[in-house]
Amino acid sequence: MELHIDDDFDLPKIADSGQCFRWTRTGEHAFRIPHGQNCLNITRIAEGRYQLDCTDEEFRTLWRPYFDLDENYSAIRRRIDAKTDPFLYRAAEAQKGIRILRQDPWEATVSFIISQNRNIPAIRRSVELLCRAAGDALADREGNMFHAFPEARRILDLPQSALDACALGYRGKYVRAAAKAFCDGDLDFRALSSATGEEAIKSLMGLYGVGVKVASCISLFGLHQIDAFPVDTWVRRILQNEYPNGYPFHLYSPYNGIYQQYMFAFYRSRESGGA
DNA sequence: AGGCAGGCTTTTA
DNA sequence: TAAAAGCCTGCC
Repeated sequence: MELHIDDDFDLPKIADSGQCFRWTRTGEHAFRIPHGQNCLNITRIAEGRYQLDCTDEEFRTLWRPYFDLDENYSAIRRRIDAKTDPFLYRAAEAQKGIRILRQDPWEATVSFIISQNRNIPAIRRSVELLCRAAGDALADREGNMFHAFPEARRILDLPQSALDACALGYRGKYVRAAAKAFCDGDLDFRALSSATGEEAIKSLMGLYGVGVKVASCISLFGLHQIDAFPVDTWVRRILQNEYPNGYPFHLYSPYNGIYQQYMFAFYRSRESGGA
């Protein structure tokens, strides 16, 4: 099907934003995006025009929510005042097009447990290895194989040697503990999504190997708590360098998480991208 | 109780 | 070699 999108929507920026670790680039304006048991091939064919290899029905039920297309990101972005917060304004202009995906909460949980103390290429590699080790091998509409993100049960059933082969290091035991918590019903995303942001983070921190940073990422990217504000090594630097007198969270509620993404991606692209 | 130092696996630049 | 979308443990 073909699709028009007027709102902020930039596939390469989303792919590089550090919120998802399994997109693969298949062309200059094309990506392969696994989600649940499905895998979308999407190509930008012109400004604001996209070709998707899915039915209208699948788009409505699966991909429109996944891309959070019912939220108006340009309106949220325009709430930033260039005079009172020039840094955030610049970051948002530079990273315009990022959206907060509505990813599967279980996948987000495992992915961000794996993310701790590692850079993004290393995270991608481990997640992909885990999917190959324990995820179902499926085919997309074009007949290309991909691996679904593994259910908790499948991760629990992995022999230790197979889990070790995913290069998780000391995080392997955290992933196994999360899988056990999920299977035992101690990790209940339905309950978490009806909790307040603070409650959700506190509850997630009960998981072995999950501190405030990873819990915030799970809330933001897995539970779509868009006010959650993960503070990692990059954001810590931003707060120190750009906001020595404090960051005005109150001004930006309930969109703190979206603005965090603009700043995070902006800083990271400046330092590592060399621009 | 709450804060802090040290350790942890492996990859990346 | 240092740093990477950190957290746990032990010590004070």
